[in-house]
Amino acid sequence: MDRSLSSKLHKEIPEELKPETQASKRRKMVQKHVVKVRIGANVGKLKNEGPPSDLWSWRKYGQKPIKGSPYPRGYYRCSTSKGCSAKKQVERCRTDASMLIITYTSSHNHPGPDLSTTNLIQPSKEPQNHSNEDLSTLPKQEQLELAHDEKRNEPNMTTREKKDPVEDHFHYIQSPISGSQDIIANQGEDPFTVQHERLHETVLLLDEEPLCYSQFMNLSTPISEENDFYDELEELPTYSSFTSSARNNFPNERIPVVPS
DNA sequence: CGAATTTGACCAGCGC
DNA sequence: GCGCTGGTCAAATTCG
Repeated sequence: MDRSLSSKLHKEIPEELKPETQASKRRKMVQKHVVKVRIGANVGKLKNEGPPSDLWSWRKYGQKPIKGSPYPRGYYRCSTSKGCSAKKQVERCRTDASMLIITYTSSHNHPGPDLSTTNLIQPSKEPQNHSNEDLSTLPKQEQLELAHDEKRNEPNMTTREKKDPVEDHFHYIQSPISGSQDIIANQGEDPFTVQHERLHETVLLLDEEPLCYSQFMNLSTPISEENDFYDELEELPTYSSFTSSARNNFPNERIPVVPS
């Protein structure tokens, strides 16, 4: 039909997405936060348990095969709030099928679910758990795919993971740190790593239940939490720039404390 | 029945 | 200037 027309119109009338966002959204300077998630049998687990670990709800709005990667990339948009422009891309690491690369774009322009009452959040410290969120966020289908793929890609691992509840959990790796850097360096050719100066990679290594990982993405809001989070992870070089830009982007969000 | 997901097409940026 | 790739939209389909 007039898909092109409406499409065009849509793109020309960036109601929620200001022209700026739209324009830059294309392929330019978009605040990105790359998170690498190590997935395991967890996926299945999640499905079975289906805990509302995810603070935001994401709606998939697209999927595309990525050049150079055998796995397609899924495009998700925050459906918690209508006007929220928060988005995320989920794809699997081509070098490590057990690695999920989640790229967060934009940020939530809404407080989102009450983090403090979600009970998912720990009092303050314990930044470790920010993982399943992603998987849980992933539409069941995605989770299924992941789980299936996992088995397909690493049949021996499947059995292992099933036997190893410990390894069962995701592994988030904070990038800026040596270890994570290694991982990222591994894919030096990765577009993520060479995205732009505004790109922030965050790889977390978690071995626990998922939790407020979304908070982290919600840097616009729970800055303090995020701060704690990072604090625990040590001082991250990229983090500084990350926060600064984050602050820059959401100066009027509720940022109770600004780490100096 | 409604909401979410899937899939194909279109558009725009970027590299050659 | 052309072609390629990534990103988004919208209709159709599926699931709860």
